[in-house]
Amino acid sequence: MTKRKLNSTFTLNESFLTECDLTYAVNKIGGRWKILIIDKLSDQKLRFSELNKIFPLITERMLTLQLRALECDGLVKRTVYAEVPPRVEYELTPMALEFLPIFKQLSAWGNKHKGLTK
Amino acid sequence: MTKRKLNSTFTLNESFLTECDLTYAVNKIGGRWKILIIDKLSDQKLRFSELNKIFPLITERMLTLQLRALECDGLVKRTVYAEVPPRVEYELTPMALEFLPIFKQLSAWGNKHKGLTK
DNA sequence: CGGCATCCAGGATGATACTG
DNA sequence: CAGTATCATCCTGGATGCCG
Repeated sequence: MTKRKLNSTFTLNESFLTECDLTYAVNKIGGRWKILIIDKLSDQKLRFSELNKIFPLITERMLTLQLRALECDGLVKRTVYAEVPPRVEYELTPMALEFLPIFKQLSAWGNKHKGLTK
Repeated sequence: MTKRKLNSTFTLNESFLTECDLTYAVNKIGGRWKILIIDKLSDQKLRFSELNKIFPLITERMLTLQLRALECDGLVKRTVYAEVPPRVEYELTPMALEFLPIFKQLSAWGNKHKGLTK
């Protein structure tokens, strides 16, 4: 986690920030595409190219990065098949599945209040 | 919303992304400090300087920006009192209050899985 | 097919100084 | 007190090209 100098004499660890479970959780899904990816994986395994096809606007690089981040955060499981041509499948982990109900509520909340702001 | 050129011949509006209620919701609270601010405002009104004192690491500028964003998104209500010295109080809107339960679940989820990843 | 490496633009964030 | 203005910096994400 980043630190920040105070008065040039000492640094204050920002752990009190990361200790916030919410910040922690939101950061995990804060990427621009992560939520979309999780949503698509919620009921099926998908290959890299399939995801890329579903989201034509995401670049391969970003898809890679976001998938890696999700994998690193334990939300997505990556399975590589030693075949030719290579095949890689992505699926949600139990941790991510637990998140889906919250996901739904968030979605409902977003839907309810969408467009109410100027 | 940003657009992106496709084949240099036309642009595809990314509305299909913003149509995702989840993305919409997460973007609202995606700021670095927004969640902390909402959390602190969940049970009390607070003045600008009080918030600034609670989060010593946030700069006045960022606090202003995040509060403005929250206000713009209809999550925070800003009340200015015509006094000397000036006084401004911030409080959550009903929309934000509706969000608190989800907030709690997210927090619990984050807490449960915190530290499980490498 | 499923990436990674490199370069780069723009937005987010920070430091600092000033004001109604 | 509660900001605003300005400049500097960092980081995210995009474009493009190469590789096992």
